[in-house]
Amino acid sequence: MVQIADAAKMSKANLLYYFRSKNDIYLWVLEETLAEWLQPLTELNPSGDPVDELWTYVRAKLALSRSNPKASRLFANEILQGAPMIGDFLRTDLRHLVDAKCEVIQQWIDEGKLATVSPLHLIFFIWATTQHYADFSAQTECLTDDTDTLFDDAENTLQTLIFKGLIP
Amino acid sequence: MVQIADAAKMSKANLLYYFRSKNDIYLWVLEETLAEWLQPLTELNPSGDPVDELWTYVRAKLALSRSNPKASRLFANEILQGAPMIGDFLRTDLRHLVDAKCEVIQQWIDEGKLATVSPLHLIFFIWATTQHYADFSAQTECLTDDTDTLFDDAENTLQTLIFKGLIP
DNA sequence: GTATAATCTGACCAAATGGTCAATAGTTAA
DNA sequence: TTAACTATTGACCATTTGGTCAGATTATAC
Repeated sequence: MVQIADAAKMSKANLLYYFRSKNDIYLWVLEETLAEWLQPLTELNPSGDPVDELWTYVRAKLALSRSNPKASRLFANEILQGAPMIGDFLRTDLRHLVDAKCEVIQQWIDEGKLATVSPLHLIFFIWATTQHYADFSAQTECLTDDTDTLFDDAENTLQTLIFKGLIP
Repeated sequence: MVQIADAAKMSKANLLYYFRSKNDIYLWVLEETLAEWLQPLTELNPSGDPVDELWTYVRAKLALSRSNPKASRLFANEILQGAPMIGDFLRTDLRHLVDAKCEVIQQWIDEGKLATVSPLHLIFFIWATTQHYADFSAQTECLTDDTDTLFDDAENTLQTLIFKGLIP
């Protein structure tokens, strides 16, 4: 709390005047982050081209991981601890959003525009791979020399894997 | 410390007789976990069939995430916090292992047995997707109804994505 | 049996931490 | 000017927590 107050250039007591508790601050930041984080998924357009739409989504998520890794890690930490604060949100709001987008993807599959996969796991797949570069940056930075091409290489590899697959 | 001591059916003071500090316990568990966690990667066989080898690896990692999610989360948490304890290990031992396995994969690519991708990012890709089901289980469980087919569905979707890609 | 070493514990301590509160300073409206 | 409300702070508090220590208990060696 002292560190937060210092960063906000006020006393700890004054910080507690604006926020009832430390947990309130955490919740406020978490919720502030969450909206931004899920924005790209809401923009998945059912009437667009499936491959374009999904690729745009992947790129948007990857860009977010690059520009705002701390937000990604905050969210990752909350989930890692068992989502004690946003369990309800996951079960209701996020669930509805994901269900809706799964239906969109399933329709694309039914129309023969995508290979037969589980839409839900496809989403998990995209989340996992894109957020990996933010959440595990401490690891990825230990295993690469040129960090400036890291995200470009990731993007290229992701494109090949998701759409074409490894078999040549 | 009291909770750990209780779980070990001894007093807190006695626990500190065997471990000098709380951090020592953490380090011991972390190192104990790490070896098991990296075992599958060491088994990637250069003279085997590339697709078989990679698929075996993916399945092994997925099985670990299923059987030992807590170990995965312990490791994930360490990395998420910036790898304060195992930074050196990542930069030396893990780096050597990953470099070696990247060379193996690169050779497979050069021989035309795999599509052209960045070997390093392919590994990141596999790590991210397989560990996702352990690290973010609080989230995945909120978004699925039948948790018993979860890992089978994940495996099938992973197989399609990694090897065949989304374009039908 | 006894001395020595290993194991175990309750009591205690210092530091850190989230939070309260009375009092002060600053702002706004009549 | 003054009354009332908002903003700010230092001092203080209760609790938690990792860790120490002297002494008790148990096992081992001779």
